[in-house]
Amino acid sequence: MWTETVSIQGPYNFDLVLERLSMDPLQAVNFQEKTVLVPLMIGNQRTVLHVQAAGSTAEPVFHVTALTEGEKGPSLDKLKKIFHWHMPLADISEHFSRTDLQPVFEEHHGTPIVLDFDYFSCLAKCIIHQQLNLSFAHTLTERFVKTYGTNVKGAWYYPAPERTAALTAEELKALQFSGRKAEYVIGLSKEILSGNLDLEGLSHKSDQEIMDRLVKIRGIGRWTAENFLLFGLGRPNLFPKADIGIQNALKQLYRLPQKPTEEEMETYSKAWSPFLSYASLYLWRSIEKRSEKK
DNA sequence: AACCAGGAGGAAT
DNA sequence: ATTCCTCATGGT
Repeated sequence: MWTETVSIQGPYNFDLVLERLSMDPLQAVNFQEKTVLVPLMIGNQRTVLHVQAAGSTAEPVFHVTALTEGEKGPSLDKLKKIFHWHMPLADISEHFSRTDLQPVFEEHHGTPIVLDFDYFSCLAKCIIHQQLNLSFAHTLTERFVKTYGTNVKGAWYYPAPERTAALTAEELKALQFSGRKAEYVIGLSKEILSGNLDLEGLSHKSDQEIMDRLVKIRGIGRWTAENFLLFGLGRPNLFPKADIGIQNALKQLYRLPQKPTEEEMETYSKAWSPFLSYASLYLWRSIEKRSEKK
């Protein structure tokens, strides 16, 4: 067990991170204490970290405490990647300050990309969320994880591929998965378990190579592969054109009579490269209803 | 009460 | 190579 204090370059608004995480019922968020539990797999060791924000958006400080055994160095490295503590948002805001997205970046000042905690979990969640409204999507992943996953010190781990590969489609359909979604998740698990798909190995390759590989898996299309690159790996330049949320956000931003065509999206997005992932993130935020407006 | 959801695969053209 | 249909179910 260990503890560590991490100071990073601002701006970075952890309240907004917690607000977003709390939309997922599986996240252990405490607004009063400004904390969240982060379940990590370090080697073969389940390591749960307690992360508490101190300081301010301008000068962020975090207190990190391990609630389980687990090596400090590798745990902190992974945590920094997940919360993008290494990525100065000031530079990103500067890049967007002369674009159409400037007002959106101003409104959501200090919003970082936050990764999913695990590669397989990211893909499984994404498959389950395909074509569902977010509230029902969260209900489904909640059932899935609380039924087949593991709780350690209050933090939920998604079931490992070993566990889900052994499930039958009927078992998942009982949780109200569609038959296909059940097959997709089980099939993906089997690919990983067999060694045919190595997500850790893939993680070092180029966006294009990863895309090409993932799209071959049944149940993973372009949108899901892009989501993995963005929220699994934290790649900076993804713009999921097939995403309904992005389309609706652009429609609202430019007051279009209907959702933009792929060509229009291509045109708008040119000025935002090579940080399209941030453009996507802030566009998503721009159409989310906040619990309270200030 | 239709219609749409942070899609994808498979069949029919 | 493109459309078109289906999938489960909750929200609006």
